[in-house]
Amino acid sequence: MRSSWADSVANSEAENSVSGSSTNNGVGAPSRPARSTYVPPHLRNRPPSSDPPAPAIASPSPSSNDRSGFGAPSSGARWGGVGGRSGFSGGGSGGRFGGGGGGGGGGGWNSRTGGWDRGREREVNPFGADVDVEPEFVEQGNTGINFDAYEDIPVETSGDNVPPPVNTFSEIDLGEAVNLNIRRCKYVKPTPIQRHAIPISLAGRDLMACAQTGSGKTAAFCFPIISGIMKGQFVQRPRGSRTAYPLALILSPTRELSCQIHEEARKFSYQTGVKVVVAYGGAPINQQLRELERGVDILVATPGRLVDLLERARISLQMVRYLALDEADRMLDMGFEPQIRRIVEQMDMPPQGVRQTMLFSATFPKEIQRLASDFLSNYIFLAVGRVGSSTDLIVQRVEFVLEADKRSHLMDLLHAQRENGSHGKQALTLVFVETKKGADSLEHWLCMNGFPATTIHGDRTQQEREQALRSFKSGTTPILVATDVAARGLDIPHVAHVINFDLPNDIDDYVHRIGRTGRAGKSGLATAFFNENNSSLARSLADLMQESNQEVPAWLSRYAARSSYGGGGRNRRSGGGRFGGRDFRRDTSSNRGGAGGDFYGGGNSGSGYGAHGSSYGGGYGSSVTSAWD
DNA sequence: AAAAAAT
Repeated sequence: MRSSWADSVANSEAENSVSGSSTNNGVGAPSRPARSTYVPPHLRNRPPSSDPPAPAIASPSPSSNDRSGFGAPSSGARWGGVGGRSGFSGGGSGGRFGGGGGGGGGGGWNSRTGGWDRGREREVNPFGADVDVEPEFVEQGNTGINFDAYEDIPVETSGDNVPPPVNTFSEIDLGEAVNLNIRRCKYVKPTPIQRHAIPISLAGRDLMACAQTGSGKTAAFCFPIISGIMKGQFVQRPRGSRTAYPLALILSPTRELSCQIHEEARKFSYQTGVKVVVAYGGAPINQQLRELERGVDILVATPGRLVDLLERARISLQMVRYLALDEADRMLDMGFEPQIRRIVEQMDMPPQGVRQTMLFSATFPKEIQRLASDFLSNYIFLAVGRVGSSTDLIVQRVEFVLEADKRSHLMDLLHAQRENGSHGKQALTLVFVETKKGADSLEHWLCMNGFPATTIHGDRTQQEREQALRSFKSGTTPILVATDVAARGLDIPHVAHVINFDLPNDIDDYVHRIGRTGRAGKSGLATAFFNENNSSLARSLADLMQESNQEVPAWLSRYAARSSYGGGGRNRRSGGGRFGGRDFRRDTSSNRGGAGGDFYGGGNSGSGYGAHGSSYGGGYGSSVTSAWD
């Protein structure tokens, strides 16, 4: 039994929390009939008396399709095309779906919702469980959304014919059902990454995007995928086998992140007929197999489990039309790259140029960009200034703490924080350590000393990991000790303080870690314990802090100076400037070295600068969640 | 060197 002071806070919230995330375990999965045959998305949600499942739809006029036809040479079946933004609405074959067809918005199958809607009855409402979670936080939190902070976010794009950004969701034709979900999510205006990425994606272009998670990245790649699947027309997927044929694949580096993406994608696709399924390790595979058998349009997965499913032939990638890699730089680093290459290049996935590929990450080192370009075709590079990270929104402190003093120093911080916090409660504090063993050990020590803590790392069972996350989010254990498994992508609202108890060796990991606070335009605090063991990081850390207008302690500058002339540390962010990244194609030295400039098909010409998000700011009421979350 | 990701 952990200390009791937090119990009263947490009890009611914990309940909400638990039911809210029950779908992680598949417990709350939609209760469809177990043996329903697969119904392609364009035929779902139709009245039961309607036409029998149709044979392959041959798109009569693949309007403005800039991608080549896909397999099926004789039938004339092509991908519906991913042409201009309005290319499909009310398009040529709209009548096929019994929709209005005729005019601009809401053509095609968006308007077929009249009458009894079968899917509506069976689909669990993904919004229901989330309402009124953490009322205490909402109260204090929503006053602080700081959209003004994003007014001057710099945006850089490069590549051929970059589609112009949009300023509102209504400028984009995502379809009626998705628009409704956008409203349900209380998104009012697109975030900078969304303003730029969605038009690019709707135009069918490949994309490499640099933007912090928490900047609305998930929605940026989900909206176009969902919309494309709804509006697109697909060759009939093979039936009768137990193999599932997803149309879109979203890969992420951790199980929790896959869960999170799945939850979001379910909200965005609610009542669209587009089915999202998640598959990851550490959980019973049978449940996931059953889900897949019921049909899947968008598959969210971690690499290991996906490979397993591919080997069992329970999934085929041959119908994949959209590929998205979240935290792409992580997915392509040494540990993951072979697995990703196997999935993308050595299974049955359509090649680049045929499928549409989108890579997202908060950091994009040049060498990773070079690897990533293998997966892309004439892509657009998009960099949005570091949102919610390394900006003035996060106050970064570095303190010199010897290894032996770390625990007592941490204790001091936590004590001070508790006293200053509201009602003497501990603000949510995320403590990063280097090793799994260190995480367990520190958690135990904290608990022994009266600080309710839990831990998340790769040696814990998936159940334990998910429980830890819930208990942290709900405030039951307001201290979470974590390894890098929690460094990326996880959206944990209200984290007030990130403590780098052990600093990472890579500055990009530091950027990802501190990005767990200061989200959604709120301020946050990041404290790092630095000592001689971290001297290789000194220079890049000092540079980073300088870039983001943080106070750099004199002693750190001295370390930095020493390590720079000693050659310590990998100085990857030379020329980095304020951006999370820069298109390596612009860097002539990157292209010289034989590694081939051919993959981007001369796409280095056009460039669009500027495009400042000057239209953010006003209009957000206190109840607005906004697309930042 | 460590962490993550399949069993």
